[in-house]
Amino acid sequence: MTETTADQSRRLGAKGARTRQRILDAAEAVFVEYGYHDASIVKITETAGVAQGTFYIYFPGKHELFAELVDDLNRRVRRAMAQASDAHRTRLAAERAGFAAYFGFVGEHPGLYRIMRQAEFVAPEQLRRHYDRIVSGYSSRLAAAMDTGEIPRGDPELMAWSLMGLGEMVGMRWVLWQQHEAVPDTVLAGTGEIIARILGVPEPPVPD
Amino acid sequence: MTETTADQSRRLGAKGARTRQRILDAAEAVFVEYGYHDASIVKITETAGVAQGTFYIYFPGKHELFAELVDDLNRRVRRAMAQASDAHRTRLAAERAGFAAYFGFVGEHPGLYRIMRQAEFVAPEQLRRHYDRIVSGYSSRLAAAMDTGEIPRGDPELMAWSLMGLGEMVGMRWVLWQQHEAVPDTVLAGTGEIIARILGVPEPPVPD
Amino acid sequence: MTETTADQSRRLGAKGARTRQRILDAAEAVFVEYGYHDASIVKITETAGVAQGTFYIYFPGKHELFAELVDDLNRRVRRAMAQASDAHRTRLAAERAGFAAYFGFVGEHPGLYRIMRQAEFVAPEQLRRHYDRIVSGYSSRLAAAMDTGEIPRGDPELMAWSLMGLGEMVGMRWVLWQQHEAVPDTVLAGTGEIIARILGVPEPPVPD
Amino acid sequence: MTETTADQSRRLGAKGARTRQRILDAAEAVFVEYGYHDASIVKITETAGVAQGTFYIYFPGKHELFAELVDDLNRRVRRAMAQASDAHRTRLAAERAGFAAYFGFVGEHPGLYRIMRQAEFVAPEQLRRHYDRIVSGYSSRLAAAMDTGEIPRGDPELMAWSLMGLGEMVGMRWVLWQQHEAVPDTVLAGTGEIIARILGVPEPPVPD
DNA sequence: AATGAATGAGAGTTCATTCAT
DNA sequence: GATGAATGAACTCTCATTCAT
Repeated sequence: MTETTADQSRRLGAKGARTRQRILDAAEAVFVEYGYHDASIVKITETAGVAQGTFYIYFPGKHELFAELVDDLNRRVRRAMAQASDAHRTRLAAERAGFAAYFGFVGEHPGLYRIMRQAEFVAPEQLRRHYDRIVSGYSSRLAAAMDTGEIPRGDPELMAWSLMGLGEMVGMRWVLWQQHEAVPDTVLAGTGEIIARILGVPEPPVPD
Repeated sequence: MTETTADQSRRLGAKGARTRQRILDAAEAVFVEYGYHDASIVKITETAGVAQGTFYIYFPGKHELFAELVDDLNRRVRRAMAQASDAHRTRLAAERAGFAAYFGFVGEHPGLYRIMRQAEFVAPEQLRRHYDRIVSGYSSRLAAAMDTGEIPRGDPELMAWSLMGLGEMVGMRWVLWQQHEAVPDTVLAGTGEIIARILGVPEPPVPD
Repeated sequence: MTETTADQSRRLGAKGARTRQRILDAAEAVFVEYGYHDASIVKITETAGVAQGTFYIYFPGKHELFAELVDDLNRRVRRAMAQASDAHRTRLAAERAGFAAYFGFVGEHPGLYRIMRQAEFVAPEQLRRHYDRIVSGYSSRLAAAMDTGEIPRGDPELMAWSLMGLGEMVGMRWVLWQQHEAVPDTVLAGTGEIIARILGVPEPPVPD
Repeated sequence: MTETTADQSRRLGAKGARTRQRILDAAEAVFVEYGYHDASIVKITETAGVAQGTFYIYFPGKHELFAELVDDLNRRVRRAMAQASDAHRTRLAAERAGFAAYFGFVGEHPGLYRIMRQAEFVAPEQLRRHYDRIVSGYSSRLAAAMDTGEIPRGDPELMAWSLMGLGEMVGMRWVLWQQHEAVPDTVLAGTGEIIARILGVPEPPVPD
């Protein structure tokens, strides 16, 4: 399931691929629970059920493993959002559905935040890419919607960053801190209203 | 530069107070440059120009020092925002001024972000307090403005979190990543527009 | 030389077991020479010829190592005494032989004392167990001899503690302080006489 | 009350003498509670209510302070025993009274043991002197009693060490470990019986 | 393909001692 | 006579990484 961008020069047999995946899964769990620095290789390999040495067969080091995980999570979150918003006709409805999917994903993988917030010092490049990718998705969709006149003119990039800030904060506040599985419905509704305002279509929320 | 009001059980003489401050300033710089974990006591004390042992005269440990710094930064950023927004009559103008002050502060102390983002794992309680305090400020001001009818009804808390998300993302994107001293004027103007939308007063921006 | 029966949760391969033993032997020597506190892990690992980190593969910490050593020494001294006294028919003869063996052991391992005397503050529980075990051996043998009428009635536990005190002091005085390999024969004879008195069989000493 | 053998070159005024004594008293308490190594100068000076620097006005260092305390305790215990045994006519009665006084002293100052047992590595010379002095007291009294025929011949020195071993073990077992204030009466009686046996006058115990 | 053993640099922290005031 | 501040060497322990098998 987890694909790797980094060159995986070494082609793996079936058993090797399985081992690698076990380590990757273990790493996600351990990073989420302990944070990058307190997540030791011992903890990861123990969780994965392999010997310490085995780790270095599949990964050049702790840092590269982390970077791979960040990219991984980014891919998964974007896929979840894209799938959710695809089915909708209006921009507003699509973005709202994307947000809902995002909050759902966050509820299922609260580690997303916890890993991303670490990345500032550990893998800044990956972090930046993470934000850039999400924003550029928003941004181009918004620009297109402006071109068709569906939403009024504005700075699509700035709006995109705003939307992402909104998503992060609401997710942190109502999912991560509240240990909820997803953002409560009332909050979700309120979020939809604010999204509408940001997009410049502040009609009373109407379902798709 | 860093002022500390936090309880300093041990009363210090003039010399001691100066040394403590030197350590605090050094610590901020080192945490900002290296992040919590790679900011060693050696680096901090060397930067401060004192011996390692001296550190432990003034702080119980690395973690407590960090927590104090987080609270400290929070206090400073809120003070800067409050001063800037005090002078304005409309809510919108005040919030815009607050944001401008915030971005200015971030430009002067880009370390603010870098330290806060660490706090998730290092001092989660302080981090939460940091956000809570800022949000509760926004929130009560917005509620008051709704009561007077200055801005339309809405969920003030959710709006507050959105505003903070906006601020964080824009600050990160245009100050931290661009190494700018402040958010460019065009972005500032665009931000003002989005703030207006969120507050529900999307008139074309007019200066105070 | 040092054998360990204590629970070694981690099962070791042959190489690991050898390394562990090397550390244990080195530790005994270093504790004996420097005492618990001045016996640093550096000194121990250097003596053992391994890296510092290796120590922590085999022992959770300095203190646990020390505790294991104390139990170890206790086991060895009791074994030596038991073997020596087994062959004798009368209680008096057996105890005398046990003492002789004890003094012999002390002569071969003068560190015994030096380690035990530390234990008061470092591992009080182990120390107490050490004394309790030795005393309970004495005690039950004396009680049995009273039952058969071989020695007159008396408080066997109190007699046991007295015997142990006698042994410790004589060992300290004539072996440890004199750097002798064993208690001189004249002292040994005198000790035998006092043991006889304590047991209540003050006949002139006769070999078995 | 505490006299010092070490040269006190610096003659002290009344205030200085009082401060010195305060430190000495604090040190005893702290050494007893924490043991030599964990008894830090900070703890001692804090207990004494003086600044750290003050300590070094009165003592050259931690080690010398400890050595002085050892000699001090030795003097006090011998004085207590001497006073108690002075009034008695027979050797046996006197020694029994001495033991009782010893156990009483130990009950009042359980730190005696705890400090002495440390001394093996910290101040071995003082420790040896401690034992030598006590033993030589016993020894000469026993020799005198042999000369007058009050007790049968035997090796007085060896008997003296035996007696001391008895005292240490019984004191450790029934006072220190039991947290009693003194050895229980039954044990005291039993001890008297064993003393009688060691002295070679094993008549049924008769009060003085 | 995998393992267990070993490494050693570096971490945070303590504390006896010194010294200027 | 006393203090508070400062020192720095030494300590125990952790952990990413390497390597022989």
